[in-house]
Amino acid sequence: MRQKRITLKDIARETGVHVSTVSRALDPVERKSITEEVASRIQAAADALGYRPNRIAAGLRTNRTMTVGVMIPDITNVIFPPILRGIESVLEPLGYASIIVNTDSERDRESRLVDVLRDRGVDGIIHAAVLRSDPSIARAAAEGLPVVTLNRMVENSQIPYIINDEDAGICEMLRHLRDLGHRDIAHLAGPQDLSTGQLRLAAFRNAAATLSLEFRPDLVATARRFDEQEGARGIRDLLASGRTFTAVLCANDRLALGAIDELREHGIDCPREVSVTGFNDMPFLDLIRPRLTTVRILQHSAGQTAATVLLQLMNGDKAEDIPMETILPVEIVVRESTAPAGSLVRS
Amino acid sequence: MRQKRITLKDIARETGVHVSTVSRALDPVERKSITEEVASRIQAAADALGYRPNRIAAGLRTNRTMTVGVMIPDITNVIFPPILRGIESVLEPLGYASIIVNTDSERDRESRLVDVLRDRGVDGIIHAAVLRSDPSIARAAAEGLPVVTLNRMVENSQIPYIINDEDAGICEMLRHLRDLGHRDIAHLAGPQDLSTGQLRLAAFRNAAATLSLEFRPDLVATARRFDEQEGARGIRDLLASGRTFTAVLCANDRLALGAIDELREHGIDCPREVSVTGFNDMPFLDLIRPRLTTVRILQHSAGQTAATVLLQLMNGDKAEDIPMETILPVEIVVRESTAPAGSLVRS
DNA sequence: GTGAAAGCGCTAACAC
DNA sequence: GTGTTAGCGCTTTCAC
Repeated sequence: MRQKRITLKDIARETGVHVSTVSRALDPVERKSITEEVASRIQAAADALGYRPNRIAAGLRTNRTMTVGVMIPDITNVIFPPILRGIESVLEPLGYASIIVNTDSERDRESRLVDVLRDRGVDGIIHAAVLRSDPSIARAAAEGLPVVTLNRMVENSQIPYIINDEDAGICEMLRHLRDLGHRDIAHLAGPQDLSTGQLRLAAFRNAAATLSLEFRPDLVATARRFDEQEGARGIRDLLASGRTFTAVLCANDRLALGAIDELREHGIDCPREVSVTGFNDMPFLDLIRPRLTTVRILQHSAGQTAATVLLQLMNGDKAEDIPMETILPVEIVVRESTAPAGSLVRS
Repeated sequence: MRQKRITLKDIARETGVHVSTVSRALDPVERKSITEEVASRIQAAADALGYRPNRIAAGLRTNRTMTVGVMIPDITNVIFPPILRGIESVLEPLGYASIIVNTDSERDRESRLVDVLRDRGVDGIIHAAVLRSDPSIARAAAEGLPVVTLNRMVENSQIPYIINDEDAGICEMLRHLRDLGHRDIAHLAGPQDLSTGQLRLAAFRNAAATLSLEFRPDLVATARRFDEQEGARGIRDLLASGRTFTAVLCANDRLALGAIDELREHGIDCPREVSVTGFNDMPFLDLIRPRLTTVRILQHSAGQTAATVLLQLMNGDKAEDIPMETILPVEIVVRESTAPAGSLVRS
């Protein structure tokens, strides 16, 4: 019952011309090389028969599938869907579809998935993973496959990357806390095998120097995952250490949320006693009390930008026209989880 | 610089056999028809050269692309990512990749996207949209393309569908409210052009009958979108009508969240004065106070089930082996937003 | 058990 | 301006 598709051959038979003529008539650029009358007759027949081009066949011939691969750690992480919509918003109108794969931040899975995408002949890959280094994607790029990375860069490679200005985000946030009078500021760092975790810790250290604040390694707790449980654990560790602090700058929102919860468990009020800040500005944040002060990143734009650069690569634009580095601005969003420094936690 | 791929021909040249022999040696089922020695020599050469099959070419020949299409309304809606992971969890190990498209619940976009998927030769489509009817997907199915729908059924079609037992969810929730002593129970209904909105309203009406509660049309407010703003507006309308109620059963979590917020604006405490319930049990719900009592649906399982049924269809299983209807169980999750009925709101 | 040959649907040289 | 031809990389029928 699987109905057979209408092919160029069917239209050729119907209109009495050769397949190649049909092919040309239906190709917007080649169409001008065909008598208008014939072209429109062909077009009419195609419409009447309900012709749909077989992109598989075209792809085999042209080596362009009009498909791109998008690699992300995990689609259930709320920061990625907006990025995907951003990518789609530029690629889809141009006729591209995307194959999205989840790496779960596992190295071997990641390189397997690169192969999966290449086997399917994707015209390019947008790689929004968070692993710090990744040979397979670099190899693909070196072999000539258009690749751009999002959120991180691959060292020693010619792969264009789009990142958020995390340094600025962390620095502005630290400045915000300093301006509120905080001096003993803890940092709840993310996993150090993820680029975001590592970058933000480095940014925190640099920002402290910039702002003439003392960097206190003993006030840094490192999470093993970017989730609420680890945020809570970080606070517990900090509290258990007996150190004193009036603010906690967290490497992402979920750590911050866990931190606030754990502080509450210990009878410590945020923001009255301890200020807490996040990073990412994930959805639904304004429904959670206290509303979190955080760093907003431009997820949708990041996706759009990545797609735009990938297009340039796929179009074979001149190397000098392709931006190797794009740093997107971030902004801090001050809500309710930060307040002027009050009495120190514990004595 | 785009490196040329290794093809069967290269391996054939390398090993001194014919391409068709190489093809057979590399095909797990055909391999047995080849002398083991030759087969392993070919395998070795393939590995050495780093051969990767070109699925585009194979697809053109076999009419199977090992790619499925997945249509959802909007990936940024948190209920969909888990469904996608569920789908992926069964399809990916079998070598399938998926092309995900967002319909934005627009009819014309939806039918265009069906074509986009078919042009790419997907082997099947999982359609998790929420529009009530949709001719294009029905047509595709009628023409023999394997299709299954998630969350809704297409009337008068032979398309297998997977739905959640929403009737039971609404009924259990209403029972929960009744058991807490509530009698004047409002319903914040979802958009009536979406199947979930319509189904849940019908379920509410039926459940009222089942539980011997009066169904009060004047206590039903209908949202235009499934979001917090509309939840708030629904409550405003209900309050403005001067009607009295002690509980609000909402058609989804976001409406419920907006409702609770708006009640608070009016100085009405949830759950002390009015109980509010949601539907979906979306992520992060346990971070929002009061923690919402809601209906949990099995998103991951729904995806897995849809993928499994699609596989049966794609494998050409006998019709009687393919479940036309799968109703997944739901469970109510009682948290903090419901409490015994107290004094009525307003007098 | 292996080779030869055809062909999936399309595009792109080249011919006329 | 249109037809002819070849071929993308693979699978599969048919020989031997």
